Amino acid sequence: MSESEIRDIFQSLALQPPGRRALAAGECLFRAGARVKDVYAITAGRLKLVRTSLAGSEVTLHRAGEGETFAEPSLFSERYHCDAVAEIATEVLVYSKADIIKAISDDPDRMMRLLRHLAVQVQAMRARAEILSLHAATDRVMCYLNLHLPSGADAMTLDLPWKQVAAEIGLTHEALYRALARLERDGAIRRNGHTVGLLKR
Amino acid sequence: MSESEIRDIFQSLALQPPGRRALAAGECLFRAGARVKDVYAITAGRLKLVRTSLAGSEVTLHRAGEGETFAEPSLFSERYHCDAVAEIATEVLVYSKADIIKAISDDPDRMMRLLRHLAVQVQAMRARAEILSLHAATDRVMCYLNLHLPSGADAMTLDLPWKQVAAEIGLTHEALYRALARLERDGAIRRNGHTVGLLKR
DNA sequence: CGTCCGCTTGACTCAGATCAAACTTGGTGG
DNA sequence: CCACCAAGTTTGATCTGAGTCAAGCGGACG
Repeated sequence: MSESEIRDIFQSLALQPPGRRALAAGECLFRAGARVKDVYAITAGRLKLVRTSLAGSEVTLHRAGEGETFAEPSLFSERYHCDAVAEIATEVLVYSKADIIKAISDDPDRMMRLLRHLAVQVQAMRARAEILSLHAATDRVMCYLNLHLPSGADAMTLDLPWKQVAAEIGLTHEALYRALARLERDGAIRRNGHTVGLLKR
Repeated sequence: MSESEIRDIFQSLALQPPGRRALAAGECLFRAGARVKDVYAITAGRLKLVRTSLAGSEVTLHRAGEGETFAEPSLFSERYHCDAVAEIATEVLVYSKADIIKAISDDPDRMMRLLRHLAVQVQAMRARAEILSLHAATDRVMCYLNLHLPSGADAMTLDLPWKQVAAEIGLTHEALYRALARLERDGAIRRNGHTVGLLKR
């Protein structure tokens, strides 16, 4: 499903015109524990869902960019479970949760699309859990690359910096760079900047 | 949402009477890569979704028991992404994917319940990803316990053996037992069999 | 031109994986 | 009722690999 198709789930609803909100880089859209009143569609920029442990360490659980909806799984929650933070300057459309629920109730087609969207997210999180369950750094990297490689292709260009990839697969960036170096030395991958090719499958 | 309520999403549909299938412990319901034709409701026993790496190591991505539906996120997929294996002797009702989709299209109420169900699963997987992203064994255990503790309570009884918990949070069982021992020694938890109490929050 | 940030490599430490072994428990069948 | 077996639980010894701290390189951007 394309991103614009997703956004469409919200945008084309006959609602009160949604509010808008602009966030500076690093600004917080909502905090864990706050009541869920709204859900969002991102028109520009990039948001992330993070959970901050008591000790202060941050885990990014989800990232979404322009054209994507945000916080849909919270539609049925009383309170947000994570903090939402803008990675860069970001603009969102603000939809009232109650309006959205009412609107999709009336439109099976849109509801079905939201259903499919959530199903995909469940599978995406399962894929990530699989990666995170592996113990060796090289295994995590290979698993990540295999899961993100377009089927049939044997090479791809990542759209995020390796440092972010490291965080996503639960490694320090040093460990990731070393794993990449080892894999390349062993002839498992070939790499040039953000472009990687898998050699032996 | 109660388990029986979930099952109800499928069961109370006016469909051709669903098929049945019985599986012995360890038997496979479907394999990754197979075409998705059916989804299931468990009437007895317990199923797990596992992914097996090339090296042979297994990761359990989901477990479901009596009264729960199974493989719903695959409703919109062409092929299964995981293997489904019975942990113990299990019986399932077999619903044709096409029938289910058609049936929920006609019933906004049931569709909404499925929506809510998937939203909960996304959040559950996020919680697991959070745990798996932590580096220290004791942190993972504390995070797991906090997330599974009924709100307000300060103690709980686990319904699965610690060994399974270890797998779920990405530790060997030895590492888990040692982490538990350390936490108990440090006065963070108290434990008696499968019952645990959190002392300091 | 200078600063920031992603990238890369080195040295050291230590927590968790691994292998091994014993004990406890529950259930089965003789 | 007891012998036996399987599985979960617990503890020990060893070793590897990822975290951590540190330092240097290069490109992007103001």
